[in-house]
Amino acid sequence: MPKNNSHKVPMPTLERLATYLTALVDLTERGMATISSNEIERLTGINAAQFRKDLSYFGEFGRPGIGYDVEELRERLAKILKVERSQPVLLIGAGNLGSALVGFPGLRAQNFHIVAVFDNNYNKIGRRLWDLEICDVEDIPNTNKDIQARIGIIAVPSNAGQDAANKLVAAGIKAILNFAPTILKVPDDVVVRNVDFVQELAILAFHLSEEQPSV
Amino acid sequence: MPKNNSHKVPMPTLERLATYLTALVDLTERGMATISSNEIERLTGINAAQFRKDLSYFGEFGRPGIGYDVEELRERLAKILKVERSQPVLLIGAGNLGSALVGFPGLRAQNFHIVAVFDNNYNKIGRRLWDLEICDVEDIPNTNKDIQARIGIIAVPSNAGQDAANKLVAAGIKAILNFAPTILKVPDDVVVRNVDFVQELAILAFHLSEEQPSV
DNA sequence: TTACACTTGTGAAATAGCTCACAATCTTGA
DNA sequence: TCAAGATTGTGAGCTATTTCACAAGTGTAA
Repeated sequence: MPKNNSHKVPMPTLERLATYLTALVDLTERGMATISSNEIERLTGINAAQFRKDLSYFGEFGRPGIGYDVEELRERLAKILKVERSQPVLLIGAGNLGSALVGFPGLRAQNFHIVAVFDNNYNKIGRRLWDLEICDVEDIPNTNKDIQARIGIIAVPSNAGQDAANKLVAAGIKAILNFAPTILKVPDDVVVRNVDFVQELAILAFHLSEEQPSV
Repeated sequence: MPKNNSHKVPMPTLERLATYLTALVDLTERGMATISSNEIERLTGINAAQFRKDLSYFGEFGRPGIGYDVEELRERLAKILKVERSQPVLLIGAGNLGSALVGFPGLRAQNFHIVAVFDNNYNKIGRRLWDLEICDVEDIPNTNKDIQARIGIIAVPSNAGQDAANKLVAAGIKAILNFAPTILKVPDDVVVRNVDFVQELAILAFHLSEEQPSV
């Protein structure tokens, strides 16, 4: 009975957990009270046994013959993923992408709050991005002494990515969401996830049949 | 000797291929002529044997004792991922994220060209997003008769995601990059990749130690 | 010419992840 | 109270992916 051992949970399981949570939030809004693993499969495309196995890493959640209480499962998953409480997030890069992220309604809805924005461009520092003042990247460690954020987002051009990562790490950030198309070198106790639009498109392009290009 | 069999290539291999390509573009710019699988490991964090095995799905690329010709490998990977020629891309959603995507320099650099933007908001239709005119989503099939794009990007709120997907499919799109936090139902011959910022942050949050929240 | 250091490509072994299938549990209704 | 039907949690088997380890190819320097 492996209850919580954070480090033995397979990454694919973790990624699906986030998917289940998304689905459950949706179900809550639609007022559904209970759900079976089979319905989860229909909804998410993820195999019902897989769903049950994924949950089993963290304990027992359902009742045989009945299914899962939507509200309870949502809460427990939120707790496992640590999104049940507000998480402060630091953002580096006040460009188009950074702007889109600050304005993204989904983040707030799921308890992630971008509380500070930084840039290294002196034309931007001091200006506002939505309701936040853009600060100098050099101020990151200082600012984070108060905020104590542990999550950072890098939304800068690739050549500035590593530098941004270094500054975040120096400020005590332990988890980085990286949009810069660069492989970041960080200490072992810092987790990085990369999101690369171009790579995603390339993978999609691979699946296209040969034939005509265009443009 | 499985040369090209597109359908037997494991997805993880494909994802790494895109990573290698990113690294090689970088190496080309830095003027490096050849590289060994060990150096690839140092650069990307991906195991050297893994790199060689990944390539082996597509043929032979290196020379024993020497390594790989950076320029040649880059070209061949680009060809495999079908990014060696310009790809037209349709975008649905002219919000903040859509705007960031159109303005994203990396796309153009890797031969992906957003050639048309659509929205269902009548306040936006007819306006401009960068150098593109925002069109009515209803015009997608018609517009794509000329363009013949096969890749589409969905950057709309979650409740509009499935609708956008349906329209893209109706217009002949075969590959979709989906930023809406919804599970899309599409025909078997259409490939979807989901990018969900909130899920990524949730996965990061999971890895944080317990302790204080904030905000 | 030979020995040495390096590096690829790839079967085979090891690891990781997924799915099946079923005992155990629970509800409902007669 | 009992039988039928639904559904969970999980060991066991299966499939997929990663890593190992080595024969074979290549360049360098004596």
